[in-house]
Parts: sequence; structure tokens; C-alpha cells
Amino acid sequence: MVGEILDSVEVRHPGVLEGCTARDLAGLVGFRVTAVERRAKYLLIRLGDGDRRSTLVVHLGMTGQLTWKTAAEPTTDVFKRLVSGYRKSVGAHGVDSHTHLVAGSASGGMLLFRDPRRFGRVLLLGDVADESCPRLSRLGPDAWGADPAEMASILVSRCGRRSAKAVLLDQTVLAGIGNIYADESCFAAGIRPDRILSGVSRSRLAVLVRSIDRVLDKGVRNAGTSFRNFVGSDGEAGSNQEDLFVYGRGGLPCRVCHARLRVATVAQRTTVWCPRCQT
DNA sequence: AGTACTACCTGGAGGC
DNA sequence: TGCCTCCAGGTAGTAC
Repeated sequence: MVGEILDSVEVRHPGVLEGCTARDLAGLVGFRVTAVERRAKYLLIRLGDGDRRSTLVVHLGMTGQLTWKTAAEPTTDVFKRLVSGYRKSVGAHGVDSHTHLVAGSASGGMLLFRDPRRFGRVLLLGDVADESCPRLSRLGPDAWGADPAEMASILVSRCGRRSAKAVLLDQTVLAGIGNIYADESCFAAGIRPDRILSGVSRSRLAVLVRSIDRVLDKGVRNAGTSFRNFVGSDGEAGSNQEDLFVYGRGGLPCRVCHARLRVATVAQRTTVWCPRCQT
């Protein structure tokens, strides 16, 4: 969508807006999309040039979907069933009661923000620094692609007396890790999610840092983990759910040692781990 | 500086 | 088929 010029912005459910109004968004008509960036779980859509600039910030929450459809692509509600039983969507979802934002472009393209559960948020920064937005300024460095030595020292300095899981989910420590990837990272590093991180050796922390990077990298290469309704910007489901070791597999045998995977609540989130591989 | 809990929402799955 | 309960990729706010 970079290069497109917005010619309509329709907010169908203002509840997803934070700190801005439908009127503010309507003021974006005429702005050109100059770049699309990511900061942790936030998407930054850069708009305008010269003295007219703005940034649309989108967080997808649990079920948010941001899709871009060109004039040539029809919206569709076609689904395929995968071998694993999950439904895979094909193409952008049609506009329905869960579509909260529709932005049209001069070329006939459409940016759609759809979010059944409405935990997602849309913010408008205007022509100010990203850091003036509290949601963004609070974030720690991006977990994906951060310098390993920096990541390790941050984990040491910010672990407190908290469980590994609580630290990984804390977006002010490292930003971008959610429940799925926190569990998968702990498994890959052989660390029990409820283990107090300050008691973990420096060498094991280095393993955790490498594990986080690999787990996130695999998730991205697999175009995301599509439980229920996740789709990418093209409307297509990802395939990482076929590749998980622990998340969503409670009670099933460990893919490495065949021990029965355990489930419990850690840091207020459902957590799965292998009692034999993770110590 | 932590933890624990609540609120925000809808839809799908499973039990009966 | 319908009704019920439980559960879900997240974050902010409040009380302690």
C-alpha cells in the first residue's frame, strides 16, 4: 500500500480508536502512505510528506486483522481446511459487522481493520515523535533481531524475582513476545516457565536469548500462528501452528521426549511446558 | 517494584 | 437444536 493516496476513511466502530476521533481519521484523506513499519506488536503506517505528516498506529490485540486489498482483488470469505483441522482463509475477509475501519485509496485499494473481539486499538500520532506516545515509549527493545548481548544484559537487569514467563511477557523488558512465543521460547531454552529467572545461569540465559530469536524467526517465516482467526496482511492464514512444541498441546506427548505436557496458569496466562525437557 | 485482579469483547467448542 | 459454561495470540488500570 506504500504510495497509495487515501481518498476515504470510514470508522464503523469508534470504540477501537484511542486518543483520536473518527473526525481526526477522516482528516487523513489526501495523505499518501509513505511507509509501513513495525515496532514490537504495533504497526506504524506513515502518512503524508513535507509539513503534513501523520502516523496511524495499529495494535491487533487478540483477534485483530489488518488487510490490504488492491482494486483487482475481490474481498472473499472463502476458507480451506488444513490437514491439521484449522481453517485457512484465502484473501481478504469481506466487510462485515466486525470491520471497524475501512480506508479507501485513489487507485481503488482498501485497507481493512477487522477485529471480532475488539481488543485491538487504532491511534493517530499526528506530526509528533513516536516516543511521545506512551504505548510506544514504554516498550523495551524489539525481541526479534535485538543484539544478543544487549538482550542478555536486559534480562539480567530486569528479571527481578519474577518467573521466566512473566519477564518474557513484560513488554517493557523486551517487546513483541506474546503467550505463544513465550512458551515456545522457554521450551526451546529448556527452562520451566515458572522458574525464577534470577536463579538461571548466565550461560542458560544466553541459550534463552538465542531461543527467543529462533522461535520468533520461525514464526515469521511461517507467516504467523493461525489459531482461530489470525491472518496476515494478504488475508492468508499462517502455518506456524503446525510447528509448535508446547503451546496448545497440553496433555499431549512432548514432541522431543514423549513425556505428557503440563498445563498451568503462570503469570495469569495459560502456560504449557514439558516436565522432562524443561528444568 | 512486584503481584493479583478486573475490565474490555465476541465466537467457537464442548457438555447436556 | 438450544442453552449453558469455559476458553482464547493483549493491555491498561487499580488495589495491595
